[in-house]
Formats: sequence, C-alpha cells, structure tokens
Amino acid sequence: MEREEIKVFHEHLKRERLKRTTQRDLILDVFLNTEGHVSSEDLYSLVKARDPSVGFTTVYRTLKILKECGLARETEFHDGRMLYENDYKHTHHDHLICTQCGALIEFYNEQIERLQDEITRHYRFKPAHHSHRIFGICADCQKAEKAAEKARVSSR
Amino acid sequence: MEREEIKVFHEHLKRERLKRTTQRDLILDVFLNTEGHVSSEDLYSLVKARDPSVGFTTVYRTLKILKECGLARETEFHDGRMLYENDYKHTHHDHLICTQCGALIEFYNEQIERLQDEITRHYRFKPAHHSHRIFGICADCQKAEKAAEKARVSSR
DNA sequence: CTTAGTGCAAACCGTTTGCAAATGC
DNA sequence: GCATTTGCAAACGGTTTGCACTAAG
Repeated sequence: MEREEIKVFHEHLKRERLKRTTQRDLILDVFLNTEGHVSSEDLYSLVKARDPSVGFTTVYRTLKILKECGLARETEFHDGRMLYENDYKHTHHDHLICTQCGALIEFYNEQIERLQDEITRHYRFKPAHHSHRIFGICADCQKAEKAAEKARVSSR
Repeated sequence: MEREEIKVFHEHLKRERLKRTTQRDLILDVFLNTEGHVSSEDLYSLVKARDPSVGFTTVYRTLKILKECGLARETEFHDGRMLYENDYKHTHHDHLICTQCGALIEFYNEQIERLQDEITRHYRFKPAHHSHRIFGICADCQKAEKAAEKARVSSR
C-alpha cells in the first residue's frame, strides 16, 4: 500500500528530472508514517530523530515536492501555520476548526462538492483545489465554557 | 448610510472601554471609502495620503478592531497576504481565486450555507465564521493560455 | 491625573534564498 | 564531469511587541 506512494514519488522525480536522494526518501518515509496533520516542524523533528544531519530547509523543499505530486495536502489553520496530511488516495474532506483548542474535525459533504462544481462551471472557472474551513467552538470547549460559567455564578 | 458604521464603531469602542482617537476615526473613514478588497499596505498608503504622521502599526491595530466589531472581513488569498473588505450589512459571499492573475470572483450559494449549518449542527459545533475558497484558473486566463498555445504551435 | 493609544524600532516566526560543498546521474 | 541538492546562515515579509511619549476620558 505504501509502496504505491513511494512509486508515485519516484516517478514524479523522474518526470521532473529531479534527483532521488537519501534525504528525500527518508522524509517521504517519515511522512507516510504520520497520522493526521503534521506541521513542518513536527515532520522535521521526526526526521531529525532518524537522521540528525538533515536540515530544516530540505524538509520544507521536500514537502513542496510532496504537494506537487499529490502525496501531501497542505491546509492552513487558525494560527496561520500550515499543516500537512497524507493525501494519496485519501478521500477528500474539509475541516471544522476550533479556535479555542485547535481541534480539527473532518467533514465531507457530497452535495457541497457538487454545488462547487456547478459554481465553477457557471463562471467558466477551472478549479484546481479548494479550502473550505468553518471556524468556531467545538462541542467539548462549549461544555467547558458552560461549566466555567456555572462555577463563576455559584461562587458569587 | 455610512453614519451607521461610524456609530457601530464608536459603540464598540465605548463597550470595550477603548478610546476614540483621531487616527482611528481617520482609518475607519478611509476604509469605508474603499471598494472591494484592500491590503493593510493599501489602507496604510491611503491613510498616509490624508495624514502622513499615522503609523503602520496603528493601521494594523485598527483593522483588528474593525474585524472585531464586524465592520471588516479578513480573507487570505493565494499569496498569503490578507485582504480586507467592508463587511457591514454586506451580503455574505465566498471567493473563487485565480492563482494566475489573482482575480477574485465572489460567489454566494444559499444551499451551501444551509448545508454548512447542517454539518455544524451535526457535530454540535458553534460556528463563528467560515472561509470557503476555490482556487484555480479564471476564464480570462484560460483564454490567454489557449491563445499562447496556439501561437506556440503555429510558430513551429 | 489616570489609563489607553501612538509611532518608532526592534523582535518575531515561518518560510525562502544565496552559496560553497556534497551527491546523484 | 555536469547539474542538482544539501545544510547553513542570512534574508525576507507580514505581523507583533516594548517602550517612551502623547492624548483621551
């Protein structure tokens, strides 16, 4: 299963006349072993743990390549940092983002996707990708808020 | 009509125990006279034209206040810069963003809005705002691309 | 007269770049 | 051998902050 992603990567390198290096192979391998969303720093420290000689710059540059060949998907969250997730043959989804605790909830809605197609067709716009994020307070944080409120009232 | 926005602003200042200053009044006034999307730099130079003594920092800080009281809406575009638009009693819309020329096409879709409500309700998520952006190539740039392609072929 | 706001410069932070040395092809 | 990649350090660009000074309430 992960073989396939490695193949995609190597074919992309060949197609673009980029070189296959031990660093790039390592970074891909580490990336494929992550779950969910990782920042470039996260990835860097994971890579560093396996080979301390690898530089930050190389991680960045490799992430860019991973994006280009569709292996990584980049999403920006509420604090302005970018997070990456494995995107190869992963079902597309968008995000609810809790601005309090940073929680990420994935959602997918067939109808919204279809409506988007309609919209782009209407404007003769050739869509490449989209970013649909809903910011707010997650269920847990709402509960915590209510509990805090209660405590405040009873202590008066 | 713009009176109303000024009132909203002054009431927000009072409510938050912030002070009304000539700079803040000026920045709001300049902002209300812009059309469409402006960057903080744009706004800064417009403000500067009316009072060269105003600093960048103050424009930033005031934009933050304008966001807080719902007068300005901040959207991030493809190059990572933030653009601001007058959001007071303006009908909500989202954006198609041309990654080639930077063109912004506004769209609004009632059904998508409704589906979003359904989704947040399902996750008991309290939505504050959303950002729905579709990136791709606008009709004009597609035309230009095709024309360039044609020229390339015929010159062979 | 007390508190908040201003403008400046410096700090910040994630990202990008210039470059000499190292590596892949 | 030639071109690309690497790691480092320095640059970048938009934003934020510390601070002495100024102005609002």
